[in-house]
Amino acid sequence: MTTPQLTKNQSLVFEVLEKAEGPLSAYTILDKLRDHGFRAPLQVYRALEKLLEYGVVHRLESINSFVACAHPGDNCHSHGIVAFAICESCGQVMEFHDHEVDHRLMGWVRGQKFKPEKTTIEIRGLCEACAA
Amino acid sequence: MTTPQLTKNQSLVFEVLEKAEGPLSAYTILDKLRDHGFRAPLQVYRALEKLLEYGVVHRLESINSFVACAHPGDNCHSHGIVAFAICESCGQVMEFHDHEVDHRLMGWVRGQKFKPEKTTIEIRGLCEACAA
DNA sequence: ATTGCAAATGTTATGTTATTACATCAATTG
DNA sequence: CAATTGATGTAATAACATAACATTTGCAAT
Ligand SMILES: [Zn+2]
Ligand SMILES: [Zn+2]
Ligand SMILES: [Zn+2]
Ligand SMILES: [Zn+2]
Repeated sequence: MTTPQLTKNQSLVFEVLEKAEGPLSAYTILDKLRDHGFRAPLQVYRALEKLLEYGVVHRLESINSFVACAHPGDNCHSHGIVAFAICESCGQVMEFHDHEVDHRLMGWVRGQKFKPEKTTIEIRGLCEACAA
Repeated sequence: MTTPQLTKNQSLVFEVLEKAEGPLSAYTILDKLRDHGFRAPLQVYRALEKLLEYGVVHRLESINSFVACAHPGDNCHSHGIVAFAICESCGQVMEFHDHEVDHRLMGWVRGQKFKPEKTTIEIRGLCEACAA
């Protein structure tokens, strides 16, 4: 998917996520944008909806948070499942993908005649710095 | 982990999940147990916490719901990461394991010196019946 | 049996995440 | 201009989860 020009609200939300060191909840984003006129959750959720659609932001289901894509410019997401390693101590997120994992998972579901739409892989744990 | 004797509330919550055809939210469980004296969300969440710990129930992060383990008697924790295929139409859940997927994911995070604690793999889509 | 403790439970309130409903505004187009 | 479409603003509410505190229950040590 090619990313169209972002609207004002979309740009504001995206910039907050880009500058952040880790994933943010929608309400945290809202708080950071109050100075820019944001008043209600929906302003954030609507922007996020589009940013997710464009593939420039990911939602981390296991922690109800959002993060800017770590591979800007790539369109690798259209070819495979994205996986995340999330540090539960410092919040750092590593994003990666593995075609063999994709292949195994998609092979299994195809064998069940299941039609996959969206796959979540999230590994919570401790990053190198925090585990030390 | 060996499952100890369930308490009254734990048994009630587990029975509701076992009888259900698909995953249930905590509040749906609460509603189903009002006749048995349940009055507050915490009664459900506390029971779920233990059932998750014992491995007899799984939490589906992407849909904020809970489901009884599909492999009773097995110890899900001993055979690696559990993956789920969740039908977004009828709610049916298929639970499976794939050692190759485990191996690839754990190999990757080990290479990053990341210490994994809990991994979520959830594939949303349409089951065979609903895709037809 | 009584005391003391840990686990489970009950209850109220609150915190957090996400959506519905409806109004308004701005850009495009025929 | 009128109609359409997409974006935005605002208020209210729904859905999910936990905090804080009191009480009860089961059980072991004395
Ligand atoms: Zn990405
Ligand atoms: Zn860390
Ligand atoms: Zn299981
Ligand atoms: Zn189905």
